[in-house]
Order: sequence, then C-alpha cells, then structure tokens
Amino acid sequence: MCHLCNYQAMLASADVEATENRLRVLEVVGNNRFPLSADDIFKTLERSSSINRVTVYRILDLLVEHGIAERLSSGGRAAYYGLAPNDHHMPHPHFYCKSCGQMDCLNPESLNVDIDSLWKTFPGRIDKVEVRVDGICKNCIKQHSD
Amino acid sequence: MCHLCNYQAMLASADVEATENRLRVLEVVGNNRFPLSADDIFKTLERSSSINRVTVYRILDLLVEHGIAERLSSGGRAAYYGLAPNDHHMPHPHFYCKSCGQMDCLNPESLNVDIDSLWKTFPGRIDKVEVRVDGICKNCIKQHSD
DNA sequence: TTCCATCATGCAATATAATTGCGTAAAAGT
DNA sequence: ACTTTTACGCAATTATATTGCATGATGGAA
Repeated sequence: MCHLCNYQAMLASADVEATENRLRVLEVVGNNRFPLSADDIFKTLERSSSINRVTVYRILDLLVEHGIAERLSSGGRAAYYGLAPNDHHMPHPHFYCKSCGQMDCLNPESLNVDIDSLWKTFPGRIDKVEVRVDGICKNCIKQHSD
Repeated sequence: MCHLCNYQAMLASADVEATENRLRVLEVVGNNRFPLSADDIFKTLERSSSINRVTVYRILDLLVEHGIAERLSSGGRAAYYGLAPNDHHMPHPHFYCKSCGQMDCLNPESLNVDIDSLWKTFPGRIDKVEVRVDGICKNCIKQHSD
C-alpha cells in the first residue's frame, strides 16, 4: 500500500462518504503500481468478496468526478484508472503496451511537456493534459522473439 | 481538400489497393480539419452513397495499420481518426471538448513535448506519443453562460 | 422508538462501439 | 476460362459502459 495515502482521509476531504465499497475500490486503485481497467478492479474485488460490476463503475465515476481518481484512455477500448495527481503523486505520462494491454506509469520527468504557453493562449477551459506513449513493452518483445 | 494530399498516391505508396470505398473513407478523413469518429465518417459517406458501417471500420483499421491514418483516443468512448503525421502534417496534440465531443487539432508548437530522452532510455518499442488536452471549448463555455 | 428522507447498492435491461463469421461478388492471376 | 484472392455486405456477437427501478441501509426529525 502507498504509505503516504490515507484513503479514508482522501474520501473525507473530497466530501465523499467512505462506504465499505468505495474504500475497497479506492484501495485497489491506489495500491496498484499502474492503472487498472474497471474490469481488473472488479475482478480483484470479487475475489475477496462480492460486489456488483455496476457499483464499481459508479464508484469509479464518483472518484473521478471528485478528483480522487483519474480516468485514462488507453490505446485499447477500456478506460484505465489510477490515483489522480496530488501532493505526492505528480502528473505523469503512461505507457500502453498494445500487445499485453498493460498500462504503465512513466516518470514525470521522462517526457517533458510544456503546457504553459497553451494555458495562457487557449480560448477554452483546460481540465487536464493526458500523455500516452503506445508501443510494445520489453516483456512482450522478448516473448515474441523467443 | 488538402491540396498537398494526393490520396491515390498515399494509398499506392503504402501498397494499399485504391478501391472506391477506401478512397472515399480516406477523403473524408483527410479533407476534414479535425479528427472524426468512425460514426461521423460513416454518416458522411452514407449521405453520398451507400456503404456498410463494418466496411468503414475495416478500412479505418487498414489505413491505421499502413500508417496512412492515425487513431486517436478521445476523452469519450469512441476513437477518432485523422491523417497520420507525414511530410506536410506534423504530429500535433489534440483538444477534446467533453461537452460537445468535438476533437480539435492544436498547433504542433502549442505544447512542447520532449520525447528524446525517453526514446533513448525506454526498454520497449515506442510507436507513438499521443497528447490530448481535455476540457471545454470556447463555444460550449459561451453556450453554458447564455 | 417510529417515521421519513436520503443514499448506496444490486439486478436486469439497454446503449454504444467495435469485431467476427460467413457468404458473395469482384478483381487479379494463371 | 478457371482458380485464387480480396473487398464488401449482412447478421450476429462481443466488450465496455450506462440507465431504470427496486430494495435495503443509514441518519435525522418527531
């Protein structure tokens, strides 16, 4: 578990009541090293105890709305979820392996994006900037060459 | 139409036979100022003469595979399609308005992304870097305030 | 405590986007 | 002319996500 994250507190400070299910979803999202799909999260939760898939979707929507979680588009069909950027989680780009479908986090510094000029000149409202690198991860490259 | 693009030639140089349908799809994609969803493309084509939705999907897949078109993930569910970067089309970020669902092209310079260091150090294969800005476009902001 | 209101959840149905299987017709090669 | 390959259409199916409605839990007011 991320020792810097207190999930109870995160929910509280976002004014979201901390139900059992919400905590469970948030823990799965937050404790994972890389973003997960709704299905990943559902399957993980189901193992420990029953939950409805729709509940997972609804909780993920709620967490995203309240800025606790972040929804990331992948190169594939499903959305992926991770903790939203906050004091100890810098915004960072992601890598999507189109072979195994795994999404990975890249270092915040690995890819330098300068958004300042856009922020100043853009005539609409900017909510977020998403940077995704697509390709094949080293594991999949290895397997293909075996 | 983009006067620099010869769609026949683009297909030929990618070794894709230029059928009527492929040309029609590519024209719609290429002549548009901003990326379109498969559904947008289908509806546009249907107006002029009949085509099957599946054919549109298949042609889009083909164009993407052959590097003629580019598939962009949006903040929503559907993928969007534009011309792939080439000699007269620099890679550039996009803006997705979560209110009207329109995807817009931003200037290549509007957002400076430095991928060189990642390219050098990343242990897998990198195919593309996608940068998407999400928010609300100026038109939608205006309407909401009316 | 009892009543009421609010809200979280489950379940079934539905929506949306994309894909697959299969048949046919057109095109290309022999 | 015959065969092979390819493009396309249509129907069915899959994957992902959302909606509507019912129920049960929770918390406050009387």
